[in-house]
Amino acid sequence: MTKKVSMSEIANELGISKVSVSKALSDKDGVSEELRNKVKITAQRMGYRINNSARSLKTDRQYNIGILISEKYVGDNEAYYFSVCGEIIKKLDAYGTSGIMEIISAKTESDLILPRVYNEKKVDGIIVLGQLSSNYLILLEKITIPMIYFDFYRQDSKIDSITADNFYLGYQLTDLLIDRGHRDIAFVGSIRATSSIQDRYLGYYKALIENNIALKLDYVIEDRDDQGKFIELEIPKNLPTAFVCNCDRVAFYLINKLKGLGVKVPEECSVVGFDNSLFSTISNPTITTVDNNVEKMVSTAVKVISKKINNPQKIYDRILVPGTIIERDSVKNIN
Amino acid sequence: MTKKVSMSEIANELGISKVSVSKALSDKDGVSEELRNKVKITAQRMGYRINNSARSLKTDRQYNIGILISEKYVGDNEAYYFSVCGEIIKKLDAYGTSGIMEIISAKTESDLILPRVYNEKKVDGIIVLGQLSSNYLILLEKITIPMIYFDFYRQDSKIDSITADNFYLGYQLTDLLIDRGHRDIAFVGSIRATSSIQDRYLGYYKALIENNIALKLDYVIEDRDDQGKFIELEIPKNLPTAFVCNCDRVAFYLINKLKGLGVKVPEECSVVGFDNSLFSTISNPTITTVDNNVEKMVSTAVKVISKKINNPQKIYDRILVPGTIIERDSVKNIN
DNA sequence: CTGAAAGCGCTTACAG
DNA sequence: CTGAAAGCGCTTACAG
Repeated sequence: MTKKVSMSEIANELGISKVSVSKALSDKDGVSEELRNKVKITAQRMGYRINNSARSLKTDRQYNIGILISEKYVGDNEAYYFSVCGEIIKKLDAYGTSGIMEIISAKTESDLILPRVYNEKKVDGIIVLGQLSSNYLILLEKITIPMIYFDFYRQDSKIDSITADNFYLGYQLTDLLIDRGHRDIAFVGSIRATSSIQDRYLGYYKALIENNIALKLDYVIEDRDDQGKFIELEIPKNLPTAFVCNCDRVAFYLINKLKGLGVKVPEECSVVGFDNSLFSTISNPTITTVDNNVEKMVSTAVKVISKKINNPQKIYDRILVPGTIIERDSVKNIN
Repeated sequence: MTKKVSMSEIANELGISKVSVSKALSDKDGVSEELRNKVKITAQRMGYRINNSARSLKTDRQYNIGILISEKYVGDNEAYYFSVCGEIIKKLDAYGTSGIMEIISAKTESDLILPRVYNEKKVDGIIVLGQLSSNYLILLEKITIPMIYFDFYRQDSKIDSITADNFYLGYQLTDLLIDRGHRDIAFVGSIRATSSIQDRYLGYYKALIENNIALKLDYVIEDRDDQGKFIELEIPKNLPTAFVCNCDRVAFYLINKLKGLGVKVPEECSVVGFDNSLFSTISNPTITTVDNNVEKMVSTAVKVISKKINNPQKIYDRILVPGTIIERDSVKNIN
């Protein structure tokens, strides 16, 4: 156990060449099944572990994927990207691949420093988890290894992306409120902050247009500042009968704020959110929201990135994963 | 940009040997400062990226740390380990090291399968984030690379660990309640689930003993099942005047449960938690809790693991990081 | 200060 | 089916 064991040692032990050992262990053709088994058993017994570096040096494949994520999403007290990250890593395992997480700090982002996983050739491809600044993305797009965006996309960019079908979901969710008799509907979310918020907003707007409801600009409420930090919500003078929030967390805050103002939810005011996160279930009332189908998004992302590694030319464009509306207790039918 | 560039290409470009290039780029002795600068500038211009695999093969160092975490902590909707993970990765960066996250699934854990990062020699050391089953830990402890436990420890184990000073913090927090006049104090938490809960409980018990308060077994309330899933809390028939909860999340659930039963917090019943997590601030009332000083815990962990990589013999034992009590609005003085 | 040579542990193309 | 040889891109000990 303590002395090192490489393919050579196994070869010596069995009186064969290390070429045969290599073929046997990696399930390649060129060895009899009998020898293959013998090699595998011996490797096991001797406590052999393959040396990924040696393999990589030869094959020019690292068997690692980089997962890039802004520090603001990590310090956000939100578990959403954590579960995404976990799912990605679990799915990668089926491809014999590990996930190297790299945190992009505000400084790295503004100083335009490429990630270590790229600079040191540690990964075969990169998944960018959550939106980064345009400038940084433009830098990243010069990278020479496969890369995909997860949960956002960038206009003017040829990088493939996987997102929820935010536009259509925003439309459906707003339509649900209109169905329930609401016509004074506000949208909560900073529409320039991320592509998701913007698209959810535009879906909301589409539903208004289709139902001949005028867009009111004071019904579009900012929820975060330039750094992505949540800010105090400005409730419109004339209270809408319903709010479409861009995420459950803000829906949760809004409900508590309304309660504080003496407004009963959903009796006097309905609220819907997005993401089907913890916030939608710990809220009182529980929140009608959208399940983004993270599992499907992740499995798509992992499939795409591994295909791109094998065939970097292939283009997948913007992949939209459909979600599902989950109805809970925060919407009142006022028909 | 498109054709590959290794140290040889840089050497050719400058008419020097690749040995000098290597020394220059890795800041080793043996080249003049003038040549070093010239090499660095040329490398930059040619878009050189070091090949970590080649370096690793030679130095037997991967410049990667494995971060092991159970899938149950990832799917838990809790951001605590996410922020820990993020902190670890940020701190590792200062050591020129990346973090490879590996999710230990329930199946991997019960089938006793060693992590890929170990089996494929991808890492120089391992940080285990959060408690795993004893059987799995016993397996892991046979590993031949440095390893530390974060946020828990195992009895009978020689693996170094970094934890909050849970015992003492449990004692202090309970003592605070006693100071405020409480004597009927319950503890909420499954005391066999993790070493943290157990130690917090024992600290609670110590405070009772020192103040001549009898331990009541129906005042020790389970909060999770064998899989770590939260269960319905059983409130004692005779309502205590205060509850010490093993974490903010359970404190949050408890407060909502008490409210549902018509019990006012803190007027009729005080509640304290642990972790200073999101739950302690979104609760109404906000929760008096303990800040575990994650930043200090992480910087200690990263320091220890890198020292162990350079000197595997060195023993650090159980390192306890002191925390701080944060007083908010969930405790009433009933003196 | 500079560089030629050896070698880390694999995989692959080729020959037998 | 089996194996000898070459080589991936670095670093290190050594010689000049």
